[in-house]
Amino acid sequence: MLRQMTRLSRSFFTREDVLQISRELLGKYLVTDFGAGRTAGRIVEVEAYRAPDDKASHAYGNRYTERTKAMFARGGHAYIYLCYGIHHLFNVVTGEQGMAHAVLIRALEPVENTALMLRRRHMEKTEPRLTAGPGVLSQAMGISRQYTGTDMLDAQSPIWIETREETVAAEEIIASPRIGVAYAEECAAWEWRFYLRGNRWVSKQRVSKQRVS
DNA sequence: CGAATGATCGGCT
DNA sequence: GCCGATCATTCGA
Repeated sequence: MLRQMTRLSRSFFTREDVLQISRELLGKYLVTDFGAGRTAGRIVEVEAYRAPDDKASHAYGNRYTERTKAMFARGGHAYIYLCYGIHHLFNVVTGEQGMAHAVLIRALEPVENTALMLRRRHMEKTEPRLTAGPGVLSQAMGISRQYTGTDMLDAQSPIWIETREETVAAEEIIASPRIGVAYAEECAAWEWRFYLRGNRWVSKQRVSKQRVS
């Protein structure tokens, strides 16, 4: 059966509740087309970042810099930044203009043109490390920092998000603390990471970097 | 398997 | 100068 593919509307992204939007992004499709072919993946893991109160957010306290300014745009823009000098991390900006909420996309299930994704990752075989993790999924999708600030509701945008009429039941969604934010004091415990129960494309927890106290 | 490390750049939270 | 919303690789058990 053919499913309808529709870009999510502006009003999906400009809503106030970034936690609700984060949950609803599970089961939606991230799509890119830079002219050399479409690639698409089903979103299976996300994290919410809610400035100004969230100490784990780059825009904590409404910190406004060249890097973070994309987060202050209207919902539906992309915030992409360089992490550890190597990885490009992709976020969906949410809320009205001036509200620096964002959703980090942490893992995808590859669904369209895995051949091109494999080439971008210099891999041969389709396995979770192709797209399970925020850095690797950007590489697989061809997303880099140069596209930060892109309006994904613009018809010309090479990056956008689609719905394919899929419904994800609430019981299929697991909430847990976010990854790699131990420095964020009380915010580190907030269960703002959401992922699909039992999905093999969810990123693996890394142990070595965990801080104890 | 787990733990340790290097890569490499922007922001100073 | 230090550290981070990460990941691939290496080393040891």
